[in-house]
Amino acid sequence: MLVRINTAPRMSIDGHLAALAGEGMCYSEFRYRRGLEIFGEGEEPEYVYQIVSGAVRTYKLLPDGRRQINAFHLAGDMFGFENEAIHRFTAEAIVETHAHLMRRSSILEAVRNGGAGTKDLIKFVTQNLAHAESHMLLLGRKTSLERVTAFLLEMDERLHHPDVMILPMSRRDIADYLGLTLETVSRALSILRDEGLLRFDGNTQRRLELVDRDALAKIDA
Amino acid sequence: MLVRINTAPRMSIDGHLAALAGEGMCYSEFRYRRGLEIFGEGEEPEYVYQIVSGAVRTYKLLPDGRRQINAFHLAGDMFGFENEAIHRFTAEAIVETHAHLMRRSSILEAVRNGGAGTKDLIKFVTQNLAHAESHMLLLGRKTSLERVTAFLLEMDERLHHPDVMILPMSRRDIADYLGLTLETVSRALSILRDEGLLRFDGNTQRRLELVDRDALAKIDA
DNA sequence: TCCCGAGCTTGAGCCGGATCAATCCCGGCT
DNA sequence: AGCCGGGATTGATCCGGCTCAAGCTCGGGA
Repeated sequence: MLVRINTAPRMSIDGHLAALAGEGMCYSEFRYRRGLEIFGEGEEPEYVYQIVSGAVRTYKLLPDGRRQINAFHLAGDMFGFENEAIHRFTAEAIVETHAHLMRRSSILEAVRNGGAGTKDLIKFVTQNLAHAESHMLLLGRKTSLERVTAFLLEMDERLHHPDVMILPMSRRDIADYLGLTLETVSRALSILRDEGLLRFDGNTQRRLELVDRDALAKIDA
Repeated sequence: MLVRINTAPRMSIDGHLAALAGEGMCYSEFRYRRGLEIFGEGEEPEYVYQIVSGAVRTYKLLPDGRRQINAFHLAGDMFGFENEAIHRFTAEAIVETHAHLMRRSSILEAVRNGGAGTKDLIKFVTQNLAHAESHMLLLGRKTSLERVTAFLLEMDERLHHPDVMILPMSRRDIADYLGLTLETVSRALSILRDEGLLRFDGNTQRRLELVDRDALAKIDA
């Protein structure tokens, strides 16, 4: 399952994990192959993760298989922190992913000792909450076109407005994030393309270029 | 706007606010009339609130008026904490509500000083996040009947399984919480009543009795 | 006591997104 | 170069929840 590519603990030099537990804390680096489960809903949390490269989806399932993806995590993002003794969702690598791992117990202890990283931890959880709240607005009240547009703008922002956006996730992943079906996502993208707001870039359908960000922002109510 | 009913600072004896900032912290008690806005989305956060009695809805609006209620807050619940310098949503009293207020700056300072309440603050934000995550699953993937059932079971639990549940919120509020219309909520309740899983209690439509909680739990996928 | 208005229920018809079903496209393999 | 398979697009039809509309219920006030 896990592919350990660096067993020797290393010092954290920058990034959130370092901020959380302070310098001098150590972590390991792991690699997860495309599609691999990183942890499962209900499992006992052992680590907190920061992505070095790759992409991760976190999701919940209903008993009959319906899936809701909470969030996508990209390079630099942290995920997997749990306050209670249980993972509230499953995490999977969307593509080959490298991540730094730090023991959850270290984080909790740092908080207990009034460590400097406490503020960062609160900030981290609060940002997740803010994201979840705006996603509830999307899921409860936006149309399919608004949802897909919002998704594109979110990814555009998180990828720092690249000329060509390379999406690591499939149409099905996008659909399960937006509370739609993959066909509806595909249709919405086609509409935006036909309206000239975006271009499918060349060969593959996961590379696309936002041509008119202002117009997209207007669609996203 | 605010109706101050107790200007003299009082000591906190129990509850979350006390835990947050430690004993010796003071707070005021305010009363909000039915329908009154407690704070608005985008405003600068000044207080953190704990409900003594009553009920509060927190929500976001789209420009055209579509509304998504994030959460209902009942007696004993805390709400309104912000890490950043802005309120992410609006809060309104659903019915006449009494609340304890504590200055946000006190909380932040307590965290800065490594106060004992820090752990409670993290727990508070994390619980909100957990609620938001399961609500995303509801909004993204559940049917109308499942949503209404989940709502009833949530309220039943939070009101400690009363014989007769008295809902403070309207059908429209429930609908805006569940991402439905008020008609659909009403129809779902009628179905559950016709199936014998709940009873409308006598005179008013906001009093209801859950007759078969197990059957309801089965419906909520 | 009666009336009024807000909230709720119920009905009829419609529509946006789901479902079912072909292709199509591209990457990877031989 | 040709083949194969998974992902994406597009089309046709369906249906769950929305919209529009009428009528009911209950609480409050004159």
